[in-house]
Amino acid sequence: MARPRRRDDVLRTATTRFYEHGIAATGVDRLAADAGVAKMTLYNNFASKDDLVVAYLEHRDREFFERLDEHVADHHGNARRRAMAVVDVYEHYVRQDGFRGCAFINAAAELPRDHPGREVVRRHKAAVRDRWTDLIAALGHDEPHRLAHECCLLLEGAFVYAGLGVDDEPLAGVRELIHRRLATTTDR
Amino acid sequence: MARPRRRDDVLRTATTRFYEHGIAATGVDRLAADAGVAKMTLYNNFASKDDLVVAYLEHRDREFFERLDEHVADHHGNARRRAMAVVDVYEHYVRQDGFRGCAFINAAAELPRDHPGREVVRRHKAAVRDRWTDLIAALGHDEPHRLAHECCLLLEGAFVYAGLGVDDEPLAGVRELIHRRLATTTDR
DNA sequence: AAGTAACTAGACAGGTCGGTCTGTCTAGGT
DNA sequence: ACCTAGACAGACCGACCTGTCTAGTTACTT
Repeated sequence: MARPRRRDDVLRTATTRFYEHGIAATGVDRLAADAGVAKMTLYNNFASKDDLVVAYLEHRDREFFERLDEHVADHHGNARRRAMAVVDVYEHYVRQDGFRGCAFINAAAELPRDHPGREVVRRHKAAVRDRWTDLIAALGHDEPHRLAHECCLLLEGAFVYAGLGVDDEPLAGVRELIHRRLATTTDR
Repeated sequence: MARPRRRDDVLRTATTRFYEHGIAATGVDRLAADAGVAKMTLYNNFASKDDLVVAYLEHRDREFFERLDEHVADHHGNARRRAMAVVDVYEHYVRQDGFRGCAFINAAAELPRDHPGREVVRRHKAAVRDRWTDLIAALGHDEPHRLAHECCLLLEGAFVYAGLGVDDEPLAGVRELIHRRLATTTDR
């Protein structure tokens, strides 16, 4: 039996529209229409718009880490190159047409403080940092947590600047910066 | 003659409400009511809500740099300490009750790509980096642009993480990181 | 071929949105 | 004492919002 096709249609459409136009600016009527689905089908698959927002963020989170896993697998044997895979993935998103900054940060900016989606965002960013830590630990650094934190900040900062369009070649500088940082075994 | 008082009331109220609840989530009716002002007074002072949004962002930009100037002035004579004033100001915002991340990034996340407010945000972040560059150049570094860029990324990344509430003591790490970075005269 | 579960379009309710308009009131300047 | 600019409250507009409901249709399973 096929996966629930309509649900995927809705989720896929939400993924692009929520990102491109923002969550609040995307009404469920238009969303359903764009997905080629009746509004009731949307509400049969998701309890509410808020519920759909959470599903959207979880979907993006899954997609991100799948992509990261692929990039990491592409370079097995080369630990430093594997660590740089995180930068690769961020760069992939920056290069997308209609790039508008980090989907998670943008969502968090729109959601009220008690919205369950914010927790998804929080967990995602924490997971990214954990992944950095693992990859850096594999490099044999003495303080992987600390270095991972630093890489996170650099990359996240560059992602934000890229989203605002402050720079022309946004991630080039940070790639070099992180690459050099990973080479230094002493971290002071 | 007094400054246009009502206009300031509106702008001040917008500054808190737009930040705390988001721009889209703040209706003009409620905004006017909170400011203790008739809706028509709001529209007599601002052409549209979009216009008010731009004024809001410019107001925050002004406020930010005024605060920065004060902090810089507090440490005249000590160039490194002056540079760290940027971190001081960011920390001031992080410590505020109801801190919800960078007002400019949050606004940009909500605004459509062609909204004039986005340009204000872009200019603000570019101005912050320029200020970093000046402060670092005063330290006698050989490549102030490059180091300023790095400090920007670190601080901006930390600001984002702080806004999401990933860490408990969000800016402590980055302060030490930047402080140490500014000590190194060679920047490789 | 029959049954059933999922889908469809569209109306509907109750609210909020940005923005306009009217008519009244009040404070200051002359 | 009069005039005027600006602020007032509140009705009003059309558009859009989330979410519900109904009634008819499609498509798969047995």
